[in-house]
Parts: sequence; C-alpha cells; structure tokens
Amino acid sequence: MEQKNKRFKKRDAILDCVRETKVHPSADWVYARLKPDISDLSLGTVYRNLALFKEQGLITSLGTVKGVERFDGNTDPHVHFICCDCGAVDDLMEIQLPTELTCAAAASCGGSIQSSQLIFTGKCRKCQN
Amino acid sequence: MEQKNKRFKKRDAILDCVRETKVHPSADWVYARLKPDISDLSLGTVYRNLALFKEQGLITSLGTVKGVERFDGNTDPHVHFICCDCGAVDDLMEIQLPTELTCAAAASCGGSIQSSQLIFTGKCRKCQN
DNA sequence: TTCGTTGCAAACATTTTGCAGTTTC
DNA sequence: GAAACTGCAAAATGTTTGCAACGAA
Repeated sequence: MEQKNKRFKKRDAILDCVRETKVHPSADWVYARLKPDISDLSLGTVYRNLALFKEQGLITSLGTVKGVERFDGNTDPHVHFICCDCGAVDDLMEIQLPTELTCAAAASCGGSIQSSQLIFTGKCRKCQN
Repeated sequence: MEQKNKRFKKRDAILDCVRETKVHPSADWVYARLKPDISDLSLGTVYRNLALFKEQGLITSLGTVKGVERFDGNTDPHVHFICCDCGAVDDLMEIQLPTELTCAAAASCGGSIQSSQLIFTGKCRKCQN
C-alpha cells in the first residue's frame, strides 16, 4: 500500500481507512486515524473525499448518529444496530430484509426505489451493564 | 383549540402541528407554519419543545434528511419512503416489518432493542418526471 | 415568590467552500 | 499549460444554550 501514486495517496488512504474498519466511522474519526501517518492531511480533504466516494457508490452513509454522519465501507446491503447510548454501530450480518418487502414497497410508494436501510436501535451489551 | 391554558399554548400548538401533518416536518417547517398565527413564537422554542416531545415519546425522529432532522407525529411503527431528490417523506402503511426479524436482531445484536426503522430511498413520482 | 416557559441573541458543532499553491499529465 | 487535488481559514448551516422577563400557581 505504501508506494501509491502520490496524486491519490491521501484519497486512497481515506478510502482504505473506511473500508478496513468496522466502526462505521465519521469524517472526524477518519481524520484522527490518518493524521499521525499523514501529517499534512486536512479535515476538509477528508470531507471532500468521503462525499466523492459516496457519490461514486464506493461507500455508503448510515445517516447521522448524535449529529454526525457515519459511513460504511461495506456496500453490500446489510442490517445495522445502533446503540443509542454510546453511538456504536454494529452490523447484523445474520439478518436479511426479505426481497418481498422491497417489492411491496416499490408497488406502494409510487416512485422508484434505489436502496433500503433497516436499523435497529437499542442498548449495546456494554451500555446495558 | 383556541382557548387553551396560555401557559402551554405554544407547546400544544407545536405538538398539534407535528401531529396534523404528513410531511414529517423539520423544526424550521413547524416554525414557519405556526409563525403567522403566533407572531411572538421563536425558533428556539420550537427546538426545545420538539426535543421534549421526542424524549417523552410523543413524537419520533426520522433522523436527518439532507442535513435537517425530520419528525413524525405518528408513533405507530411504520415504514418510510424518502425521496433522495426533493427530500419528501411518505409513509408506507401497507408494509410491515416481520416480527421475526426483530427477534432475530435481538438475538444477534447482543444488547437490547428498543426500536427499529425501515427506510426505503429512491425517487418519488414527482421527481421521476 | 417560586417554578416553568419563552424570546432573543450568542454560542456551538459539523460540514462546506473559496482561494491560492502544488503536482500530474 | 490545463486539470485535479489539497491546506487553510472563513463561511454556512442547523441546533443548543444562557439569561432576563414573564405568567401561572
């Protein structure tokens, strides 16, 4: 990974960072994670590239948790669990949304459906004590 | 509705406003809607009361759409469709999330589940042209 | 007089943007 | 040189908060 084209060095590092973690990071988390290795990285660049990746479909957005947008480098459709206490986001890979539901939604909404998102909210094991 | 206790006049108006519309309004929408009738209403009061209602479970939050938080006065669990173009939010009342899914999620997440949210995203009829 | 509610404006946090400098082709 | 990418700081946005004033009990 080290000898990439310098032109895209930061861009690639940002994408890799989102893809290699399971924390469903925020822009700020990515910045803090990369800053020690890339000392001249700026937060604006992180925001700009995340927006670009999202537009290109390389990553997805989970929406905002406690006011900050969270991203997911895993673009396979899957279900999420969000802890309302600590804001942790976990994948629930064992669960799948039945395709019949999406079909029914398409029939019912009057428009076209591009994606779906199923999120369970509650308290994670740690926050339950 | 007009002769309510003056102490809660604004509070009640805000709650009624969220409950009586299907647009899944933002704080700003509620403010703009009520301001003509309640000329000394302030946006801070709208935010404060919406936060209060949410905490009390009188309304729910859909999360943010295009950067602004949207609320729902209908607290019965139901599925939403959000237009990624115009930001319109519709209820899909014909569709229900199977309870087995929630059970499976509870078993899989390791914590406790308090709520679930299923959102379909796409283009509404108007934005499809 | 005590408490809850409010308007107002300032503060705040997150995200976006303008611009100049740099690198790549 | 043109185009793409970036750092930096300023700006924009949505939301929260402190405080004094007011109204109800």
